[in-house]
Amino acid sequence: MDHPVPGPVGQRPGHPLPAVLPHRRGAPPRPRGWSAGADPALHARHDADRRGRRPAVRPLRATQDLRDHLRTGHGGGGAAARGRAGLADGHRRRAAARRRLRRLPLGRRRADHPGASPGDRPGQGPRRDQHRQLGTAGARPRALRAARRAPGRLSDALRGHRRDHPHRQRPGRQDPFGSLSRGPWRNALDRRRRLGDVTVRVRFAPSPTGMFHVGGARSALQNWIYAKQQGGVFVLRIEDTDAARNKPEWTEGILSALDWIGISRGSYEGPYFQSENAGEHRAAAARLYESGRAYYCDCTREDVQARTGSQYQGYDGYHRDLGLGPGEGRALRFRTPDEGLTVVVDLIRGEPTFENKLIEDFVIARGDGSPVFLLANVVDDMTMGITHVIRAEEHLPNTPKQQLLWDALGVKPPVWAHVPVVVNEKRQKLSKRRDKVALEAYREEGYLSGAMRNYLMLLGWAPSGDREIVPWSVIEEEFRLEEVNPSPAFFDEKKLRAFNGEYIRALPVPEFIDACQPWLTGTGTIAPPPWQPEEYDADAFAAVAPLAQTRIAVLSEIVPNVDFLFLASPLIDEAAWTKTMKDGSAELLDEAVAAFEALESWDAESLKSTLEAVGTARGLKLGKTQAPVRVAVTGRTVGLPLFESLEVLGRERTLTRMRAARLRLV
RNA sequence: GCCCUCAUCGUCUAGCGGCCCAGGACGCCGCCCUUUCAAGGCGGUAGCACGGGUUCGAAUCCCGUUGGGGGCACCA
Repeated sequence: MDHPVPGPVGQRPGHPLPAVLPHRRGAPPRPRGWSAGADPALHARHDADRRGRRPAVRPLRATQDLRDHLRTGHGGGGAAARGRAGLADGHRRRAAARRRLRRLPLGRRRADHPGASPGDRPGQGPRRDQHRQLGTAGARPRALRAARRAPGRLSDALRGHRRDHPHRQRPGRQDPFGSLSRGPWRNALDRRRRLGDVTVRVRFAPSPTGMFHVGGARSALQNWIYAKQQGGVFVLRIEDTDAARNKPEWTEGILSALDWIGISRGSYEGPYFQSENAGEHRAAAARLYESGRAYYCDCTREDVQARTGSQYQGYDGYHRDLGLGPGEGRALRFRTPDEGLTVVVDLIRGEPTFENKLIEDFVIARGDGSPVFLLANVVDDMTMGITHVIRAEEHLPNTPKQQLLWDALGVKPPVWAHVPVVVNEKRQKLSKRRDKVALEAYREEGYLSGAMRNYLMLLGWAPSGDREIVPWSVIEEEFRLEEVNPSPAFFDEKKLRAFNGEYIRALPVPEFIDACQPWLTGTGTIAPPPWQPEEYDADAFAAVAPLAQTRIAVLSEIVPNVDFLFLASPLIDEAAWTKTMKDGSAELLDEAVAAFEALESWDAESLKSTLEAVGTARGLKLGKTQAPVRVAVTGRTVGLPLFESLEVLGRERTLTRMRAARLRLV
């Protein structure tokens, strides 16, 4: 039977991909649990569904549905609906993959697109016969564009491309991990290799900056799922080489943030620390120098700018052949190729291509000998046997440089996947200076981790069927890295809130009560509530919890909903007071107090009918009648259902508050 | 300025070249339910950036334009 997971995954790291991406050509890996084409009846039903434009899975509405859904992975539609959804999904996804494949350059697109027809104005793409004349049939458009910019260099560029294509080069050494694997991780890797257990290895490599970015959480989740799907390993590496950003508690913050979103300690390899591998970084730099791939340069930034005349012009290679030796204040620069193209094989973006001659001779070690990020990052990935680098798009421009380093160090580069950045409402990359990006901030506000991770994964991707709120197991099963939308996604807190509300409502009441505890008791880093700890009454809260559950979207909102129960006297909202306490309110309160005093049974139903009668006598509907009572007792115009609240509050406290309000109205 | 990259409702997305005068979700608006507010139910608003080309047929394929994003350190 043909295995549904084709392509490079599961192959030797270091040789993760042939020159093309076969896994893009065929069907993407299918979710477990069903096989395509197994049941013709399903196909037929599926087709009928599509014609009828009925959603394969009906949208979730009722909370019970959602509960079922979160628990079992499918809503009220039942197993058949799920089967259909899965199948429809398979069709769509394969189609999407095919289309994306067609979008890919390098002669793997449809061979017959003419691109232009006779009589078109100049400047349009060459036709096939023109391609032939140029000797570039099937050539990559990027190369063509480059050729247009530099006429006469097209064939050179293409030759260079072939020769320099990273996946055409033979590895310099047998050891797929390179000779640099001597760090603290050597033994584990050795064992893996001996056992033939060489799997996908991904890594998440945050630098400890004091707060954990929601975009980072997304990348971590994507890495994590990818590793899990491929039977691979997720490695955590703390990039702590910048002394200014290095405090032990910040590392702890990363670990607990990961834990919170479901990447629990012990379920991954690490954490490793970049600083532990400093020796390897230096060794790699030395090797690069000794092999002639890098050279020393003693010019300052000012020197570079003075020579090129622009802050954006890269270093011009002035010291390339000056033969400077190592020395204090001399930076080590990598000698980049003068010609050819560097092609980055990227699971999400195809094959971004860079002209080598435009890549400056970048610094790989500082004047004091310490290696810079570009090198350290590459050496760490090499040492740790990373096969797939899944990271944010902002690193894409670094990638050709890093790939050149992999090549120069004699190791096959990993497969890359550059996930789009997360942006704010102005479509700028989320920044900790102007945007709310700390995962911890959301956690403290009362976002549930389930809602957060569900939402995060929906940025740039969607599960099958017309549904968005799905159990994590469905995301783990259906998520496909290759399907992530390559354009930036807006982090919409409103939508996150809506998700969170759904998750809160789906909680069984006891769990909801538990989840609220930090805000009710002020534990941990959560701000303490306005009442004293001894004033809190767990039974009273439990009685109103179900009523509060449908009224809050984030857990911190529980506090203003129930504070009247625990405070000695309610916090009166003055705007609410003036709006509600109009003519007649005093009399109404008098009558209500009298009626409540006479009540035999202090329960919601009696309270309601009693007050209703008071209002009716004055020609008022219940909505109007209850308002002054509500403000008197809770201090607000809106809140939990009144009579249930009064029942839980108790006769004494209710009447005291009503009398106090009455006095104020005199 | 240079390099790379992206493009379906305001937002996140669905989308086999014909099932699409484009589906879902969030938001917004209206109605119903209702002791306030929610929740829930029903309905509505709103989009294929533009120009060419290929095709009997284009949201979908090709080229271009425009617009957006990212990056251009002896930071990570």
